[in-house]
Amino acid sequence: MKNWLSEAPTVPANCGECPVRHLTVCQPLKAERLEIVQNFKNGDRVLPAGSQLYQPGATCPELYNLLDGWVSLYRVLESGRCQILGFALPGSFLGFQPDLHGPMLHGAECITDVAVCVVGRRTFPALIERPRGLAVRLAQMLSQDAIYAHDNLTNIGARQARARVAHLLLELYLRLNGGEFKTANQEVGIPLTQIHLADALGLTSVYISVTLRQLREEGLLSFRKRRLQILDPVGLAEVAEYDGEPAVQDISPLDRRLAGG
Amino acid sequence: MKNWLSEAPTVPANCGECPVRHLTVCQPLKAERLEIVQNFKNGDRVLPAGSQLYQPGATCPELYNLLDGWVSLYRVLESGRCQILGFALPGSFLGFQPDLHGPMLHGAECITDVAVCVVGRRTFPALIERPRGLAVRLAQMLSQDAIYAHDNLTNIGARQARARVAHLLLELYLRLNGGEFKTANQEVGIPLTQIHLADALGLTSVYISVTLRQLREEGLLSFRKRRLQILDPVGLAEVAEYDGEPAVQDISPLDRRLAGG
DNA sequence: CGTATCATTGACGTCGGTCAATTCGTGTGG
DNA sequence: CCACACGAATTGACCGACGTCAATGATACG
Repeated sequence: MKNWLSEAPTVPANCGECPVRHLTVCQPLKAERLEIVQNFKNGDRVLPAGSQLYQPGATCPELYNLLDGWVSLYRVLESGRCQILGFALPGSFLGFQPDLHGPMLHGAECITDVAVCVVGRRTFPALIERPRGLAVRLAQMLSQDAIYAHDNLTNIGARQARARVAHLLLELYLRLNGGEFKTANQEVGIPLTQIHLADALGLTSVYISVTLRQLREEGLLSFRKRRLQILDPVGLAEVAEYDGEPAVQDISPLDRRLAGG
Repeated sequence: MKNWLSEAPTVPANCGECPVRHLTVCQPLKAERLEIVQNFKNGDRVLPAGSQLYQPGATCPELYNLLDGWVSLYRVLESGRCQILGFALPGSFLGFQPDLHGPMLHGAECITDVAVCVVGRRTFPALIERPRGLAVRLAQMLSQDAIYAHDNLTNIGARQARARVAHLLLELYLRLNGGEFKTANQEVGIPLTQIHLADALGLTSVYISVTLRQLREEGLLSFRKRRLQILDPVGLAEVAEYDGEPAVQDISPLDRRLAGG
């Protein structure tokens, strides 16, 4: 697993040059206050595809802003089965957990070559209390993480395989495009193998294969050679049981049971 | 669905009397600073079992500290299928999301009679920036929410039905007992129907029924009439593929694939 | 005592897993 | 430039876990 359709990731000279600042936890900081976090930084780091940012069960002395590349967050059961919890894209803040200095509850593996901005764990509490708005921004991002997890949970728990695959690819497409469809049939690069999809969706890679073939034969999407093409957005959203903005529920789960739905 | 083995929930006279203060978002506040949040409070509220704290897709003008009772967080697909995202216990902070004033991305239904402490959404940003440590505590709790979601995700995505049921009940038992086993065969009240379990685990209620019978016949646990009894903690943890503290992984998901595991 | 909900059980069907063989694609070394 | 190696993807045969449907029982509340 090598480079991802691009040269090696590069790192910014300083926080002012950070290419993903508006996506990161630093977002609320005005330019002149950036040097506060700059002083807390332990520099940047580049990791090759396939390497581990941190491992489940081990302690990790740092926290990371993902600057470039894709990272998978995962857990492994004793049975050997691997569950991918989600995919982190540039701007993600990685490694925070309630017990800040305890062993990591999940692992982080670089899917592509990756660049991260490093912050020491020991100094982090001092940093987070300093600039106004930083802690709230962190809360906002963690809340978004929980929502992504809820999306995945709903996807795995409540949808059939076809819908799961369709939904995940649609969601990734939208995340990469800022939530909108660009030109029709536009291709977008997604550096995942069918094994990644399987581990993320609670399926096997062979069933991913047949499902992708079905979706392709139905003219909904094409995902080959790590390039995704949405051929029929409307049809795909239907198959995916996608609810962009959930409609107001005038009927509760309890009532639905009572109604005999 | 009525009362939960106890009289109606009561609310504290003031924050100093709050029975779950050490579990809530207010935890870091010293007693003398509690009046800051007290002044932001919109009072308390009691809701009957079966009612909705807020509904998916609707706006909600408040945030809630859960003081007493059980709440289920859920989503509903157009297909009608309901996915329970998790169960909130006293101390949980409910309703926060990245778009603070946007429509709720999930619903919250009272499983039992419930008491909540209410905070207005409009005034919340001012509150959260005020007392030192409050925003960080919020981040900590949201991070814990993400971890619970990851637990459920792993449970649904990577375990068989038997293990899923065992794992969920074991986890609830431990949450209620502060993470430890008390006296052997102790009973604990869990106000969930088999339908709740099914919606939380991505299974059907009839399969929950047969699975519970199996687990009972194997002498692992008993869950009848909303009372759970752990009969064989060790055996149950085994069936549940439970990893309390995950072991350090000396082998990455990538390596495992390469090793042909 | 009547009714609504929850729980249980059995027969049957299917979605998705397992196993195994083959092909494809890409990077490596001669 | 070609041969090789190795992981990723594809395909088919078979099977089992779990869902669906339907009927019956057990509880609790009015």
